[in-house]
Amino acid sequence: MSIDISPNPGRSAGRPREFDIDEALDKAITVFSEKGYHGTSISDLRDAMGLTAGSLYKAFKDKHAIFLASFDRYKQVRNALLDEELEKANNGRDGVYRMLAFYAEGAHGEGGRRGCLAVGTAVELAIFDDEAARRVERSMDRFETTFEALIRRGQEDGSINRSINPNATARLLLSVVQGLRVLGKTSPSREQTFSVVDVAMKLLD
Amino acid sequence: MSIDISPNPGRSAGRPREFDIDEALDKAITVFSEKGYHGTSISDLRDAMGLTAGSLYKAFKDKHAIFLASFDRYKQVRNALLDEELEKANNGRDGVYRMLAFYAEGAHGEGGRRGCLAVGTAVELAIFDDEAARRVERSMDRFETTFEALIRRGQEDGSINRSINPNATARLLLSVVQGLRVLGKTSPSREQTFSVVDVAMKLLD
DNA sequence: CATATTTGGAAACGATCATTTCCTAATGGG
DNA sequence: CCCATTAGGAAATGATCGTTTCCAAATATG
Repeated sequence: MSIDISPNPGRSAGRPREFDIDEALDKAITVFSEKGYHGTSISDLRDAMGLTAGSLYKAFKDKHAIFLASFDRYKQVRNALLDEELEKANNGRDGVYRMLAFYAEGAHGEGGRRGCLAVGTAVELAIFDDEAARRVERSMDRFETTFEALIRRGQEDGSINRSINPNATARLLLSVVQGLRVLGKTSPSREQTFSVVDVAMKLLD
Repeated sequence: MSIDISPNPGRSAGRPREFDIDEALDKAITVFSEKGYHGTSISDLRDAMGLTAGSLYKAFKDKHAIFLASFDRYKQVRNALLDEELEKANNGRDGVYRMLAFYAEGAHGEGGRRGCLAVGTAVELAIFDDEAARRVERSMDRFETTFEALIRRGQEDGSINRSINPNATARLLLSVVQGLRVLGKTSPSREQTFSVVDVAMKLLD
């Protein structure tokens, strides 16, 4: 008895795709972030991704699928960067600061004007698009949970006041961070953005 | 020498408009808030406002003009309600709380899911639409200035800690309030929303 | 080498978009 | 009382939307 092993693993029959899906999605992320879902046309995506409409529809079911794939890719990349940053944290308080600073860094200047795809999706699609709403909610939950864990860790290692409410404070920090993304659309200075972070840190004293 | 007084003041020649512009704009505000600018079609507006496309284009130059008029109307109504609420404030701290509570009230439940037109405009249009961006910026500035004035007032009347930075703290409260609007799109409970307000108030101690 | 399968890419599809046109209805001014 | 002016409303406009079709090119399999 023998088991078939395909000689070229992961590659199915037929002409191979000539572009990298993740690279293409990274371009789509920029367009969707800047113009939103309804503001982005297939022509926009075709131009930005350097593909023909035909190729797009070979790789994805429809525009909505391209969007969801872009969202997932965006979260995957951003979460990986955040995790990397949080590994450097010495204690709970330092972790909270690093997380706030990570978001503040993306919320000002060019990146701030481009916008956050999660915030954009929440605002534009969450009401009527259940699949988008579920993704937004999971993203927000993740942030809230991470903030709360860092606060608890800080309360244990002595870097954060033990009398504050971890969940309520985490939720406030989550609000701050989403708010910075809204304010970032009219591009405030780096200084202004980080002054908010500094004030927020006082909640941990 | 005599001065001509038109017998029917404010009414020019021609068939009179059969609908009230502000009432129509209030319907448009709901549609634009829920579906965004690009997600809203003239058909959507026609249906919601109870008008024909022809009448819409008699009253407004184009879709963009309808949107800007809706935005202006939205801000006018909301600002009037906020001013009314702030007149009840006993002191600076009470004023800050009333302002946070005013926004929190609109950010949860049905209104939260519908969304804030200013936040929606910031996220969807601020990059490429200068007229929209100017309006958003003015709206944010107004909120920040109001927060800052209330903080200074509280520092004078003794209800707010004199050592906090009024401008930086005002900007943080502005972030919180915009963030609540983003989180409100996935409709958190009234309790959750107000717990954020309570934590934010600790910054004034 | 032949066949099945998939992609690339241009062209075409019907639907819907924002906007205009055209006609009738209703008003104020001369 | 007529004329200029504006609104109401249905129908038509060209443009663009998202999507599909069709054919040639490129691969894996037998």
